[in-house]
Amino acid sequence: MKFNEVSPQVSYKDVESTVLEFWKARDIFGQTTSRPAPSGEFVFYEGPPTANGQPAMHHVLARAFKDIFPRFKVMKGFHVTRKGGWDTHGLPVEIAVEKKMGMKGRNHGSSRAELEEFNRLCRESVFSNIKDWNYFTERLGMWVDLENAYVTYKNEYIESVWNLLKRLWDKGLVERDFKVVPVSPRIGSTLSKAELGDENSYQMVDDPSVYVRLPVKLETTPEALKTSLEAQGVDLSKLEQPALIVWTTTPWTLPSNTLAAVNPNLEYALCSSPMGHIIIAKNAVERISSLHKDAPPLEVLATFKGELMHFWQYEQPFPEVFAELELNTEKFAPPKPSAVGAGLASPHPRAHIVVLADFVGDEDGSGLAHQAPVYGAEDLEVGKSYDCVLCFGTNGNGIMQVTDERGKFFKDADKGLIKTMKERGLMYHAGTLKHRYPFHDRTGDPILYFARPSWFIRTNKMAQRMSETNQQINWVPEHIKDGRFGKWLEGNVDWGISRERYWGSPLPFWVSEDGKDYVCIGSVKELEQLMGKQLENEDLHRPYIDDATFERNGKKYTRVPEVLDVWFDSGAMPYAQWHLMLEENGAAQNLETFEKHFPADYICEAIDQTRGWFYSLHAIGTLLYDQPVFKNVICLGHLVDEKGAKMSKSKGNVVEPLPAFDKFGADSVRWYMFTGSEPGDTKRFSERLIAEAQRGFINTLWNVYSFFVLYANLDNPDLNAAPPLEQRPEIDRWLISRLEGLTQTVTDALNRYDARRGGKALEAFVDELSNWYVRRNRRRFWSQDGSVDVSAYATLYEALVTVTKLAAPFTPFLAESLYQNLVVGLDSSAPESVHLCSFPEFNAARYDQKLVSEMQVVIRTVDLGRAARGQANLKLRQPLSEVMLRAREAADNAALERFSETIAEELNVKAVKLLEEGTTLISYNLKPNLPTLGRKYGKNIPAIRTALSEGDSSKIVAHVNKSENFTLETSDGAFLLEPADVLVDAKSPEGFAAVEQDGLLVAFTTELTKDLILEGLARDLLRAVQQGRKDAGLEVSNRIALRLELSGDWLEAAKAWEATLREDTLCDSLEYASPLPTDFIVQLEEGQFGLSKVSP
RNA sequence: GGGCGGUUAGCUCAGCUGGUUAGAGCACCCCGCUGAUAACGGGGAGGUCCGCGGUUCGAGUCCGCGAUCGCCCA
Repeated sequence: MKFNEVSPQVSYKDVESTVLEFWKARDIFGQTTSRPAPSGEFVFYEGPPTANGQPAMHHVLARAFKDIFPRFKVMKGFHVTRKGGWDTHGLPVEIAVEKKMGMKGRNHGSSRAELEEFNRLCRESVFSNIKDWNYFTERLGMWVDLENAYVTYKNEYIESVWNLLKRLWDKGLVERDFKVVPVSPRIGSTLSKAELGDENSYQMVDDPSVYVRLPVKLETTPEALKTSLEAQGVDLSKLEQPALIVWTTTPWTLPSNTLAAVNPNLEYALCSSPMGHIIIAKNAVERISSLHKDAPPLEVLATFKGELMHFWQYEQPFPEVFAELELNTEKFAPPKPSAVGAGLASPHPRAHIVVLADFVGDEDGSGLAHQAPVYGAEDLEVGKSYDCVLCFGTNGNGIMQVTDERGKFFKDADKGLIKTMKERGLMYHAGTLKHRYPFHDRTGDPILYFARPSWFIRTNKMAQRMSETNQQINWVPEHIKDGRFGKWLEGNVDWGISRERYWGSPLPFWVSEDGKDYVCIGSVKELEQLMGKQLENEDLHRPYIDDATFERNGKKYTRVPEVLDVWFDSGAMPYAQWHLMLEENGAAQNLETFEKHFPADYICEAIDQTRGWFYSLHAIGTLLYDQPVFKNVICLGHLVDEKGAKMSKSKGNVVEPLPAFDKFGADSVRWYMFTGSEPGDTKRFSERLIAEAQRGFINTLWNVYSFFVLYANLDNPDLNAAPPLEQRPEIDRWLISRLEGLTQTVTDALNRYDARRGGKALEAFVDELSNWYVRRNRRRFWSQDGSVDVSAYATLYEALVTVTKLAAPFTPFLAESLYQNLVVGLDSSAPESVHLCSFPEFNAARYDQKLVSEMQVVIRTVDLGRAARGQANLKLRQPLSEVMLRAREAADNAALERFSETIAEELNVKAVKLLEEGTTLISYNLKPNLPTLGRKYGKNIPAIRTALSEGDSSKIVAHVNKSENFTLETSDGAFLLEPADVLVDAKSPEGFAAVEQDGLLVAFTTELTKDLILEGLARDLLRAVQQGRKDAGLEVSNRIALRLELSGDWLEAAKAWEATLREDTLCDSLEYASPLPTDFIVQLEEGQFGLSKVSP
């Protein structure tokens, strides 16, 4: 049986395309899912990418990691459903369409026809690059079922999403509430972050900077504050009515003022000022004093913590507003359970009180923050937590609805309002301030932050539980669990799920015509029952779904206009990918399939998904199922360029995936992704690094493989006839032991989702396989006179096949290619693909750990020996008479003794001698063993160190060798030491070429005899002839004729070593003559030779 | 402004619970080895382990402050 020939020069691109064809032709992927799976189901979820962009290098990273663990699990006997998925809704799609069609800035909802057209374009554009994605995914070697991928815009998917929302609704977790969003006032529409995000939208402007007096109601002064003031000698009742000073740059929001916020932990001060008694932050006293330059500085009467002012009431600056808007502050309401104020004082007025907020600072302004909850996100949070009255001083287009400024644009109202306040004596100081403010680039209008009705999922109710279920998740890297993700959960706010957009899952909420009643629809069937007829259009998207109306209790219901946050779409995939439908009456669709695939064992995305997909999965799962949705998650770092800058097309620093696959092979790119750095780290990436990754593992493995095939085809060994392992040479048993250790390491690493450790172990093994085992045993693969060393072939064969299987999840193409040639070609009953094989199992009976560690010492000794020769300029081809060795540990010395023959060959010496104690050559360096000694004698380490290095070493060594405790005299006194407290290292003897490292000493005798010199020359000659063969382009099996024209020592050396020369160079005839006429002539330092081919 | 992570040789990265002289690969120079190798081995040069302070007999490692880069949130 011969193997297919393997060239050491290989095109990985060709190898991979052959493998791809094979996989396709034999449906190997399909076979991995259709065959029995004794280990059960391993659940993987595909986090859906959007297919409207081009696949890029960071997708390679994610997809490589998504692929490796399912492949591993399949080989471990699991069944893995790898359902693909596509994220198809949302703003990125809308923006891409706007850009492409030149529709930027149009109101796509202005008419039914316009919306219909826009959403049609969105739907079309979603898969504009699907072919590129499919091709890219295939080339990368990621196995995923794209034909049956879930698609978030499909009706079944949307229906499942409705069903989930209904279940949340039924649990009372869906509510309509206000949310502050940026609005472009003239067109009155919400702006997305993307529309607001760029720096150009901010401009430097002069805005008012006003300090407003809010006189407090003395009769409502909190008791604790009173007490504190009295202790400082201040009787409030005898003072003129003091005022809180609040600062704002938006006077137009003052009519909507409902609260004044202070920081509970900051110090505040009661001061006398030119405008009566005022309360400001203590740290603001100087700043506020300087506002009135001519007046005397403020005088501090008393100071107190902000928290003492909690619930203090003050007078509304524009009392007429509440009347105009028919708002009532006299109604008292108990704070919500979640409110900051809960438990402190209840009930409390719903407006015009002092509230506590940690975000209030004293670095600028007065240290008290004016709160107009409908005009600021933070203000609204505070307002909500105190169940504060909402006061809309403007409408959604920024037109004032109250005060004398009624009808004015909000920014134009400032002046009049300031004037009014001055007249009312409420203006402490009015100035201006230069600062940045965002403007809408299309209309040029200032942005209005405005509270609009929105839909929320009350995740905050379940925040504690989400943190608990998070503890059950294995995060890679670990710090995400309690770091980025854990902190995010701690700061959880309710999830706003509605978007005033067009292309998205429509919210399944219908509102009655009087606006008082809302209905959540959980399925199409339910909707149709309410309508009493079928939906006219199959498409559940806008605008068609907006046609669906029904009557109930005499009222007409229409759908709310908003669409759903796309993160809910993606977080719904565990359920919606199977079109899971649960109904109140217990009816269910696709429940079994869902349950088989819930929760996920493994998911993987980049770190930006902590707030995205990871969160949406986790939130929905915890709310509905009270458990984590994924058990293991790899959170990948981002790819940046070599300088650490983001990759972007405009910078031209993008490395495209497909050209890289062509140049290096997808396996090389994968290998880099797995082993180049920790998965969670940011990766500085370049083509150069792929090349490096390729050289380190893939090329080396390929070369060993091609070496094996080359000689196996020449020798045709019968691998089945190999002697049992225990009868093979020690080095073979070493390699197999090493292989067992590798199997254990790789398996363990992959079980822990640590691709890098597994890959590095493979890399180290292949390096030793090539540069130790094969190099040491090369001669065993050159059959001499028909005898074939089957042990060597069988051992190397097993190593290659096992490595192939271990590497299969990492480099699926390379592994398949080797497997087909090495295994399937030999054994037709073998599984037809490496990916259908079982992952190698660790076999303890074949693992000789002692042998492995002994060989490690030998390899280290050889490395050190070469270093010693290098330093002494003694080239390796020159034989030396003797090397002397000495290790720190007895076991190591035994290993050196046992493998002395190997060491002699490697270091080209005639003899290896272990330095025994008592020889004149040996003396010692003594060092403290810090890990043991430091714990015992900490402070005295320096004295002990000195005593050891300066004392009588032979005495101490004698104690150590006898394993007895002894007393060491030092300048700090005497200490009792144990043998393990001292490190005994041999010193390099004088006059030898020696190197010592970590207690291992290697020393060469450097004297040369005539015989040694001749042997060195003979090896030079031999080497020159071999190089000549290669340069002449001969095959390794070609036989040659040699003509040597030499003199002096060279001639003598050639004659002395003629037999070896003939044998090793496959030389049939050797003459001492002038080289011509021969095929190929080589010049030496002294003399020359010629060689010619005599047989094929 | 807040949170999380990073910063170690020219480049990409290791350095476990503090411990002996801080490592690897690539790149450069020199030398060596080679019947598979696009390889391989050794040496040289290259390090204020981001900075400052602290804890300790001892800090790349632990603590504090700061710088800087990335990501996320506001």
